[in-house]
Amino acid sequence: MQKVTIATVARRAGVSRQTVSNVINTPDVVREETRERVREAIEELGYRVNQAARQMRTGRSRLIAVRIEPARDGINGSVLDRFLHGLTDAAGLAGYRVMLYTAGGDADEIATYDELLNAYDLDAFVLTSTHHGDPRTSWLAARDVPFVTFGRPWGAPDTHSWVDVDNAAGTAAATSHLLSAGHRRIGFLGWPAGSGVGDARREGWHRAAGLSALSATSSDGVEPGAAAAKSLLSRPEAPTALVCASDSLALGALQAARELGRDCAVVGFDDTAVAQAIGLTSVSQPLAEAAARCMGLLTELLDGRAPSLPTTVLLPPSLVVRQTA
Amino acid sequence: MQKVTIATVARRAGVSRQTVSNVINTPDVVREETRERVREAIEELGYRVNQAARQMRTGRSRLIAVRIEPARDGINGSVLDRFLHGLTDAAGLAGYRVMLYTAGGDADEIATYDELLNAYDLDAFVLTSTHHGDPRTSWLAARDVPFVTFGRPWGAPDTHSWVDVDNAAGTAAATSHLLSAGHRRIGFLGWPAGSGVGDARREGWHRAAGLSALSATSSDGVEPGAAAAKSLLSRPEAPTALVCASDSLALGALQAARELGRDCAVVGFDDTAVAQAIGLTSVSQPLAEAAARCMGLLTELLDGRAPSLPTTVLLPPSLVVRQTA
DNA sequence: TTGTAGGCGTTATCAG
DNA sequence: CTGATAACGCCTACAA
Repeated sequence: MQKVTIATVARRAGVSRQTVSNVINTPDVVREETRERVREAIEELGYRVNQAARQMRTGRSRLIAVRIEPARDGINGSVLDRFLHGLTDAAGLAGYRVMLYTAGGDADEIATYDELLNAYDLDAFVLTSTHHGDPRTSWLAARDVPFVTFGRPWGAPDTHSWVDVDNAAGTAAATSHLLSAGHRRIGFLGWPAGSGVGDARREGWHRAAGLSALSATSSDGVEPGAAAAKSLLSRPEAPTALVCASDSLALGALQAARELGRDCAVVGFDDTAVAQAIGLTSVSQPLAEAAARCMGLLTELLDGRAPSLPTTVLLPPSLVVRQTA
Repeated sequence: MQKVTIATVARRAGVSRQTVSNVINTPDVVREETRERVREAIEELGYRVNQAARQMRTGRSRLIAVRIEPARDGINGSVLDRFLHGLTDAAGLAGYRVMLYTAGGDADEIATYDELLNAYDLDAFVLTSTHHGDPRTSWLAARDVPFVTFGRPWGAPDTHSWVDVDNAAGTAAATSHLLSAGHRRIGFLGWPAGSGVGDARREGWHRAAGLSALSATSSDGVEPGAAAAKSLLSRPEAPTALVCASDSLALGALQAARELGRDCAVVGFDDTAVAQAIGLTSVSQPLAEAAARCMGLLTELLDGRAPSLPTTVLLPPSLVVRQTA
C-alpha cells in the first residue's frame, strides 16, 4: 500500500493539488460538484492529512499537553485520571490529541514546556493542581503560549481562562443534606489552612453549618484523619455528623467513630473508588464536564476567536448519597 | 526570540548545516574539535531539533500511543493509570512521547490506529487489556506496525513481544503466606472461567492450596463478592481464609465475614487505593517496571535491532501484607 | 474557480 | 571529514 498524499488524491479526482487542499481547509471556495468528486477520491483512497507536513507549514501541531502525576496517596489520585480521560475524549472531538509528560516539580515542568514547545510545536497546555504562587502560569503567559488551568489561580488575579469546581458549594450541599436529615451539630474535618481547595471546602461547610460548629484539621490520609476525628468526637457537644475535605479523611473518621462505638454520619469529597466501594456518601466533581469545558476554552483560544477577557467557569459538584449519611 | 534552526546553529559555529545534523545524529563522524564547537553553539542558542521536520524526512515521529480507558468500576481502574504514568516516564527517558486516545471497542480502536498511523506517523502502540481472540494484534501485525502488549496473548501463539505479570505466582504467594500463618482451609473467590487473568489467578491459588479447597465465582464488584463469599462461608468446613481475584471481591468478602460475625483472613489483588485505605493485604503488580520493560522492548523493535523471535517478559508480583491476613 | 511556484527544517546522497 | 543539493507533504501567495 503506497503512501497516499494530496497529489494522489488530486490525480484520482482529476484536479490540482491545490484544489484538494482547498476542499480540506476552505471547502466553500470550491464548486459543489468538484468538492464532491474530491471527497469521494479522499474516501476511496483513505487519504489522511499528514500532520507533520501541515505543521511545518502552519506551525501548529494540533497537540495539547497535560502532565500525568503519580497517584499520590492513591486514594485521591484517581481524580486526575478521570479528568484525563474526559480531556482525551473532548480533544479528539475537537481534532486535537493529548500528549503526556511527567515532571518532578514546577521548575522541572517549566523546562519540559520549553522542550515540548520547541521540539513538538505544542499548541497548548492544560495545567492541573494550580497552587498559590504558581510559577507555571506566568512563564506560559510571558511567552504567549495558550493554556487553561483546571483549578483557579489561587491568590492571583484572573489573567487567564480557567475551569474549576465550586468546592465551597460542594461542602455546603453536604452540610445542608445533613441538616435536613436532622443533624444539628455538624463538624468539619479538613486540611490545615493555606491550600486554596482546602480553605474553600471549609468555607462552604462553615457557611451552611453556622458558627458554633466544631472543626479539626490534619494532613490528608486515613490515619491522620482518624486521629483528628477521634479528638473531635471526644469533646463535649461532639458533632453527630462530619463533613470531610477528602475521602481519605472521611474513611479515617469512619474508623474513629467505629472504634469509639459512636454513631456519626460522614460525608467525603471526590467520590473516589474508595467511596463507591465502602458506601461512603461523597461530593462528586463533574470531571468529564470540566475537561470538556477546558477543551472548549482552549479551542476558542486556538481559533483566534478568543474573548478579550479571560473566561472563567465554575462548575457545581453534586452530592452522591450512600449509606454513611 | 527568533526561531532557532539548524542553520542558526551552523552559522554560529561556523560550519555547514549538515555538520550540525551530523553532530546530532552521527556524532562519531565529526571531528572532536568541531563537534565540541557545535555543541556549544547548540547550548548557547537553546536549539532543539524540530520533530515535524525530522519526521517528514525520516518518517518517524518518536511518538507512541496508548489507550486510556474510563475508570470502569473505579476500584480496579487505577491499575492502568499507574502503568500509564510509568510508561510516560520510561518513554521520556528513551526520547519518546506518549499520545493518548480513547476507543469504544476493538473495532473503534482499530479505526483509530489507522488514523493515528496516517495522520501522525506513530512509531508504535502499547496495548493493554488483551483478551481472547483480540483482533487488534493481528491488525497491527498484518501492517508491520511495531507494538507490544501489556498482557499476554491469551489463547494465541506468541507472535509478538509482550510483558505481563505472573498472576498465578501472585495468588500462589498469597496462599503460601496464609498457609504459613496456620490456615488450612483456604478458599478462593474469583471471576467466572474464561478470562485469562482470572483463570491464572485461580490456578495459582489452586496449585498452592491443594485440591480440597473451596472456591466460588462471581462477577467483579463489592456486592457480588459479598454474596459469593457469604455462601462460601456458610458451608460446612468453611474456609478460614479467602484469596480473592480482585480488591473489589476482597472488600465484599470482608463485609460478608463481618456480617456473619466470622473471623476470616482475606487477601485481595492489585493493591489498589482501597486496599491501602482499609488495610487490606493484597498482591501488588510491579506496574512501573512493567511499563519500563514495555518501553524497552519497543525501543528494541524501533531501533531495528529486534530479535528474530518475540521476547516475552513475565514479572513476579509481590504480596503487601496488611491487617487482613 | 483552478493551477503554479516556492519554502517550512531536516536528513540522505554525493561531491569535494 | 565537510559542504552543496534535493526531497519529504503541505499550504499560502499569486497568476491564469
